[in-house]
Amino acid sequence: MSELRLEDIAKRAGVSRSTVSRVINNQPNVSEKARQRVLEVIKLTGFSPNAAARTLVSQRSNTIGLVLPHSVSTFFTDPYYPHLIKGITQACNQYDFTLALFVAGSKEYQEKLLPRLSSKGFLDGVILQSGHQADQSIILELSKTNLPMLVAGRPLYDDEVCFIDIDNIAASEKAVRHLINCGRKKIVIITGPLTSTVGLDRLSGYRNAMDSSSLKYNDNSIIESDFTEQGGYNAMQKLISSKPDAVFAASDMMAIGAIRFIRDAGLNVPKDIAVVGFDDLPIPMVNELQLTTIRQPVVQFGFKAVETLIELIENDLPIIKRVLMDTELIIRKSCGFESG
Amino acid sequence: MSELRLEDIAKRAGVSRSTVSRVINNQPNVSEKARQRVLEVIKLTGFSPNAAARTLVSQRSNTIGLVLPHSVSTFFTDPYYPHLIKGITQACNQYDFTLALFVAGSKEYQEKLLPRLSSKGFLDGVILQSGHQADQSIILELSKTNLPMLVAGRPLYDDEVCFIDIDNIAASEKAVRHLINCGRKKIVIITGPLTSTVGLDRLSGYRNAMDSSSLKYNDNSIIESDFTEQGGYNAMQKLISSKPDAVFAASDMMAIGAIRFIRDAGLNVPKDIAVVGFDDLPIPMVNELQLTTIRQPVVQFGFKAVETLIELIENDLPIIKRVLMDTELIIRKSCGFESG
DNA sequence: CTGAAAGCGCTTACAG
DNA sequence: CTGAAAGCGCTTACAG
Repeated sequence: MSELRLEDIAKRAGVSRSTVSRVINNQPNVSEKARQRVLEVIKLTGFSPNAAARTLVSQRSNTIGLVLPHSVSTFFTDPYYPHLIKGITQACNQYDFTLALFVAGSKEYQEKLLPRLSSKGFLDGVILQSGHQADQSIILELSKTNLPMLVAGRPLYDDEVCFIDIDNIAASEKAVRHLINCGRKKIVIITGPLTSTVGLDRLSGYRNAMDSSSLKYNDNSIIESDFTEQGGYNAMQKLISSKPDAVFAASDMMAIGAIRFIRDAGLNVPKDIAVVGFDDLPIPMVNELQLTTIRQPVVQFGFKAVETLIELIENDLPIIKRVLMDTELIIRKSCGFESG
Repeated sequence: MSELRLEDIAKRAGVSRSTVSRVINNQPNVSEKARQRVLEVIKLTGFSPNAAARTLVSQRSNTIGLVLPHSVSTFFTDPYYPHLIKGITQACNQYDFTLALFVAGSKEYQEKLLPRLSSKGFLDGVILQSGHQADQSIILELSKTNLPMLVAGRPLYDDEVCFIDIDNIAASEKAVRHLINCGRKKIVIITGPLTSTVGLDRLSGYRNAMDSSSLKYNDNSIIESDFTEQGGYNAMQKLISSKPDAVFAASDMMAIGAIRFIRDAGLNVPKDIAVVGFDDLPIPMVNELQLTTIRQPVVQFGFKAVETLIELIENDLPIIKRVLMDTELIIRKSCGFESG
């Protein structure tokens, strides 16, 4: 049934292979009569052209890869990734691309992936989720293959690579400024891992906001953690001795943990300590706690990533693209300040 | 750099294209000397063969598709899917396949997907996540293309299709039997949507267990819900009037909701009402609540799905495959009965 | 507007 | 064990 080739369609429509090909590819220079006849036969037979043959001759597969390197250990628990994939697949649908997904569960698997990723005639380009220093080597290896590549999440060394990220620095500044506007003075921060740019950039934003308001902070105001709830709890435990009146947690999960500790310590949010988180993914607890937070446009981020990658693919000469996306401060009640 | 072809390698190694091809494909009938020379040149040049050309001639792409039809609306919130994907990608890595992911966010997108899915020379086979009656049409359409297809989740009409599922009936029986063994007599159930086989099969298991112990139940013992926390809460509210001493919720999220209502009603779990859930995915609340539940082997399920699909692909004549996987009862404290 | 022919980069009988 | 040649199913100059 589907073992038809272009040639068979041509015969049945009484035209040449070339004409059928032109019709399929929506090219001009086909008479309306011929076009109709071909279209009819195609509908009748359910013909669809062989993808491999098209790829071979056109040098385009219309397939892009999403690579989650082994540094992404939270793929299975973090709702971030499904939302990212949602945006990516939406864009793929819209632009008629297919998504190939590569999840490197371990360093060994990651090694095995490389040849597949870089073999010609398979992917038109690749989105590499990154931001962690451990990804430096795979970024380098992929760069060498000349495969168009967009890194999602600013890489640690971003000299020659194209990347897309949210503006983490501006976002964190916004979060901390909000605490300052609420009248808080002793503001501390729970950061993500400082081996990643997400961790580093959100800390930079905190510093910027504090500095520009001439507020004091020191080493005891900054605790590095790991984006988990328990990590937030533990970090808050360390921070409490400096008697803060506000805490900025670089993720909602850590904010939730921090709040849990604050309550365990017999203190009140927001009265004693105001809290701002980061992410605003649909974690049930976030809503319950009425957490003020920074909303990441995750779905739009995925969508934009695909659009940017397509630009890279369609530009013949390599170009350097950097995209930073804006975030939004979502004011709830954890700073004692409701949205008006 | 990577614009090399087989022919270039052949020239540099002083052999023919055929020999290089044999070396790359690990075929016999190559002298050790020739093999070494070719391998050396390949390593030196970083050559990797063009995937499209290989696919065209071998009629195998080593790519499989995972299709999440639009009936899967919980992709972005349910941790089930990342775990499923974990298992699938692990198997893909092991068997040297690539995963193409198709998420049909809407019915319209799903329509657009079909030609891509069924176009020759692209996918060797497809795993279709299903179990919902709305998927009947896409199952049918894909069946017609002769593309090897495995449905993950028993489809409503399973006559001619290959599928893999967990043994939902046996699992639910096991869950309800446990409640019976704990001495409970008035056992009620919160089911999933009865438009899906997951919903139906887990209800069947409940009935089997109740019947074989000659326990009574009626229409008021069975409330259909939607797998969400709030749905579980609402369902429990309706069930409470029949004064149950135990409830089997067909998902952990619903069990969590049910427990919330039970507590709001001033009752105690497990003293007044014992609770068993279903899934045992790493939802933080499950642990906190010490919920007794059925553990689905989600990762292994994904892995096995790929292995089964590969069998289908490699069998020349179509075969009907049905795989049912076992589950495990995880005894915690929500039935007042700790594991020994 | 149309078709014959070359070619994309491989694999695989086939003959030696 | 080895290589020349055909062919996988398309697209795309090219000539008309």
